[in-house]
Amino acid sequence: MPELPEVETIRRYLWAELLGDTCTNVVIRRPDLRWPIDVSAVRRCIGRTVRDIRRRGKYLMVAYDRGHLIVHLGMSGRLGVVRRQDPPGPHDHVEWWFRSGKVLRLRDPRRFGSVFWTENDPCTHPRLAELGPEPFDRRLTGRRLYARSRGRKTSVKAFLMDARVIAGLGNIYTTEALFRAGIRPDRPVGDISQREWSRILRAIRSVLRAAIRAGGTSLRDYTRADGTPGMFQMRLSVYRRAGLPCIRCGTPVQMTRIAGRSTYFCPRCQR
DNA sequence: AGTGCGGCCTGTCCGC
DNA sequence: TGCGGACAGGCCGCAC
Repeated sequence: MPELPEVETIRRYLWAELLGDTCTNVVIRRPDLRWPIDVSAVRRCIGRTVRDIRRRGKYLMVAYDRGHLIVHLGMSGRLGVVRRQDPPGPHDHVEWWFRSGKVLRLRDPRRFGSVFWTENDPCTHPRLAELGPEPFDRRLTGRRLYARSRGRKTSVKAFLMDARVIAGLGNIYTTEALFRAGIRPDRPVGDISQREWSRILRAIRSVLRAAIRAGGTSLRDYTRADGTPGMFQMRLSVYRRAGLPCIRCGTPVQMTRIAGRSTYFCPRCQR
């Protein structure tokens, strides 16, 4: 579900809510997520104080005095701050209780999410170590993407959704960025010029910035951590708009399938 | 090595 | 109203 803007929205909310608070208990109702939760490791949060909340790609990292909690929300995961007396639902798998009385609750119907604990640098965790640069990393340039894609045959959409190339992009924002850039999602990456890569990178950054400002995209599962929906779904240009007129030229938006994912584009604006 | 696909899960929606 | 099938913000591991 959540891509970078949704995770970033949750990160900012949790930062405001939990910084300086001390974990008093961890309740794990179902450890069988995408990767089985190491219960005794994750319980080491207890007695420690939240010092920072960071994000890497789609991973959230809660930095305690010593040690980091790493959370990935998969497709359907949600993190919310609730009160202890709010009864848990059938998909509320993990809770972190805090001295303030607040409870951080992980809900994930499909259980594609994951929870880890590490006392090392969280970015060296095996699940994070191979991640590519953050989209806003200054070292990431059109020239780098151009160089990285030489000799490759895959589509530009599949390439951008590969987290080893850029971290944090999923189906919605890759689709939207390629519309903004005017590039067909099925273009082979090897054929894309350096100038076009610069355009694609600018489009990625502008769509992510706008989505973060809007608090993310709420289509079905996702809401912000306080339960309010994001607003970016109102500004989607092509995503899930098959058959509807392109907002720029009126041509019907087309739907296709790339790398197993629904992909939308305007056959006239995107070349 | 790069690429595509199946699978992991549950919920929802659509057509019959 | 019930039922089967397709689909859903992700990502891993396996074949070719």
